[in-house]
Amino acid sequence: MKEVYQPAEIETQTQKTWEDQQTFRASEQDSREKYYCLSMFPYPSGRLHMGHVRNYTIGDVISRYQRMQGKNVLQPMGWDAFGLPAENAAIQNKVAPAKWTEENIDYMRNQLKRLGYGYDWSRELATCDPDYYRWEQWFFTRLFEKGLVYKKTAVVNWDPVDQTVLANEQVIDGKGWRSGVPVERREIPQWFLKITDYADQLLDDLDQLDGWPEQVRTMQRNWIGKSQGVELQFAVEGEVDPLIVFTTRPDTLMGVTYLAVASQHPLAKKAAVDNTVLQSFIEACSHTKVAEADMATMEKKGVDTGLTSIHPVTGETVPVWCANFVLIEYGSGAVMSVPAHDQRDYEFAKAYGLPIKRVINPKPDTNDVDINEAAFTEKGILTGSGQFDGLTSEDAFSAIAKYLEKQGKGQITINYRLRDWGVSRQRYWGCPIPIINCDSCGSVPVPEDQLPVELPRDVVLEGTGSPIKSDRDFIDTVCPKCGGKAERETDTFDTFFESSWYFARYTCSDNDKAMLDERAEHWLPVDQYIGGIEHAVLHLLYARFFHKLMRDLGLVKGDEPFKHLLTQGMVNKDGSKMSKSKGNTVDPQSLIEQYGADTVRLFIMFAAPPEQSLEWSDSGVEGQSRFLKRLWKMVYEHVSKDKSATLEVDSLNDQQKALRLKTHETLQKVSDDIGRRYTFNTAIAANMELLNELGKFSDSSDQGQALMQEALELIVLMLSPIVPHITQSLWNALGHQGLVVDSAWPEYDSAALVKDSIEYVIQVNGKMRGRISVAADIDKDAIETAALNEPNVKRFVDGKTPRKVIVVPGRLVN
RNA sequence: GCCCGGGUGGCGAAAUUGGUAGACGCAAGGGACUUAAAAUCCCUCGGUGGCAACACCGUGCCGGUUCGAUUCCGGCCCCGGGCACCA
Repeated sequence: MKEVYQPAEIETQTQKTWEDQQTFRASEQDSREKYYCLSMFPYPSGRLHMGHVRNYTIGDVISRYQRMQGKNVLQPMGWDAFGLPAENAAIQNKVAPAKWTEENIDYMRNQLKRLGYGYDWSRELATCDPDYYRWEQWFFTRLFEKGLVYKKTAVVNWDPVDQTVLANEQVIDGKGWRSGVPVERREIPQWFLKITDYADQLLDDLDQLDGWPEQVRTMQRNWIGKSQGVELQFAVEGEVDPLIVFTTRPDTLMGVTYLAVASQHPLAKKAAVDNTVLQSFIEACSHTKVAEADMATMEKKGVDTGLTSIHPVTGETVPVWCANFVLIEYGSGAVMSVPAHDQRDYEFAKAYGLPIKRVINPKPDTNDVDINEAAFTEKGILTGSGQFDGLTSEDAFSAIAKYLEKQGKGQITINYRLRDWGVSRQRYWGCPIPIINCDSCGSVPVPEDQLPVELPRDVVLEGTGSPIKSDRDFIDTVCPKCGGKAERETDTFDTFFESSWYFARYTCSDNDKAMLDERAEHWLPVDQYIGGIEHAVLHLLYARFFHKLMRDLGLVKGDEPFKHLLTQGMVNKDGSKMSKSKGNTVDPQSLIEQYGADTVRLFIMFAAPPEQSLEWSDSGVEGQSRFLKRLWKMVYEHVSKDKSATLEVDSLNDQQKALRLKTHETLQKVSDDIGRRYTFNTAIAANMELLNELGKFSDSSDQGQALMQEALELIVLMLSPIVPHITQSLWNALGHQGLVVDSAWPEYDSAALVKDSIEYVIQVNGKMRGRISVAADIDKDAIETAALNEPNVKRFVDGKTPRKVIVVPGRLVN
């Protein structure tokens, strides 16, 4: 007897059917139009959290909807398996990262299966598998040969006690999280990818991405930060090399009253040799965290280096300061300061008694802008700038640039905020960088036939750095070029390296002869990519970059990897992002066990539209479970009546017509909500409304029952992408054989949507005063007359003649 | 600090192109059924006033555009995401 809805039972059964029939296995031989739907793969942290459930339910709903639209859908899943948490767990629990990771993957795979996601598991991949990372090692060696890779020193957080490099996350209030001692900035040699070579393409191709949220495109545009400015030279007294600075405001050049260099700038270091004040300032600067947010929010401090530079136009001397807010990583590590026209320079000048020289006025012949309290940062007319006086900022830009160019002291340049991508990590649990260091040949890429460079798996982590850095078996090797003794690189790749190309590898994850094959061309680009908004810049920019690199190596076609992007909002609890480190995660497992996968899926889709952040609350799940029980009951009550009349739409009475109108209005709305708007919450709400109507509909006539059958079938089809198990069961109960996933998405009957009368809202001065029902084919004047005759409207119009009457067809009269 | 979002009942939200603010659900209160409870079903549910019809107020705050603003514009406040080594 199927009186009671028992989710655990029907879900297991349905999932078994899918598995037996290989329902979600995607084939390249299929003649239907391909649709590649991808959700961002998880880091195997242990258990799924609500953010995963949200992400993967959205992806699964879209996949199933597209399948019902007749597409050949590929929806794969895998594991972003390298990363820091495995090392932390290893230290804490004395378990090797590989073992910990694999156990987590096994557990989480089962959770995903229990949630009923329609993945093609035959394509599953884990980035810590040598079969996966060997290809990125190979890819890196190709980039090396193309000259897109180089080595330079870069700053890291160094823990002097644990003798290890710390991630920004591991530095808390400037101290190492385990040792508790202040971190030091340390410069070490690292590998970089020339992403700046692709800056223009990455910027320009954003215009192609009309399937992306404008928000994300704006963020990427700002991140790349292309600006036109002037690069100019300030000669330094007693130095051969001039200081090079970049400015987007050359019009303010005559207002420069000092220069500022970063604390790690060679000039600062040199000046510090016989300057103890500067020495201790540089030493103090070396204890700040590397993160830009910390740099930008700390108190602006500086020390005079004692050096003087020469202004390239006036020839006046300008002092050179060392300041903590100048980033060595960005540009040349030196800036020119114009206190009168830049707020940060202004505050710094006020604090250290440096001169403030006004060179821009808002309008000609005025001097009235107040710079006693703040800098004047807008553009205007030059003053106090000698030969350039009277020019607008725009004209002065080119005039000054031209002047500098003539003198050989500067030129117009394009500058990017984007910096090259440092891919070296001094960590164990990552993909080994395939380089061999030879004393005579330098850095030599590992030849293809020696790949992969496998990461040793059975290691013990103590929290004092990567074990492979002292593993002679790993390190000692021979130089592929000269055959002499050489050492392997012991750094590993940034884990963003793995996640920058996995979307392509899913298409041919079984290929052990090549990184990608012709199947990539079949499936790419990804039609719909879904993931957290927190990835709006880094991951999504790196993946776009990799796609272009792969394209230029002939591995893929097309410029962009992701056609449509849906950035889901965060799942928050107690006001902030659910994360392990904050200890505010909600484990979906107990909810699945209590209510079943369908209820969990339904709730997470109902709670908020996908792009909005979602504040988690445990109550509310109950309501979704109630809805599914009511649906179950209504279907079984209906089929128990055992009437099977054919629907005759021309013979319906008014009440029956009204129900059919509601049914097809719902179908129209839900198709739009799921297919175009991606507002799954309102799609569910519309089905709830329809079910409420059905509950009130007690018409046991043949036609009444036929309408009931039609409505229930449509509800089952409409909800099937969201709650695929219960709808499979109810689809069969309603008399259909086979799988509901293979049904076509239904189309509404426009004849059912025709209304005889329309309700108009009547406003007086914008306030709602009444409503009238008029025949659908009535003209504007008649509506106006009817509106003015409505009793409450009459009262408010109060005998006066309306100044203006506005009729919005089908809606209202004002 | 900089870049990008968001702010609507007790709570999650809806209002799709400037046109009825609060659909749908949760919680709460009341009732039916029951020996009782659970489950289920029915009713009420933004605030103030009113027996009621209804009126006034109300979408973070201040101002503007408009016949009409949750929606558009200007200024502010608060919250969230990102800031290059968390993923």
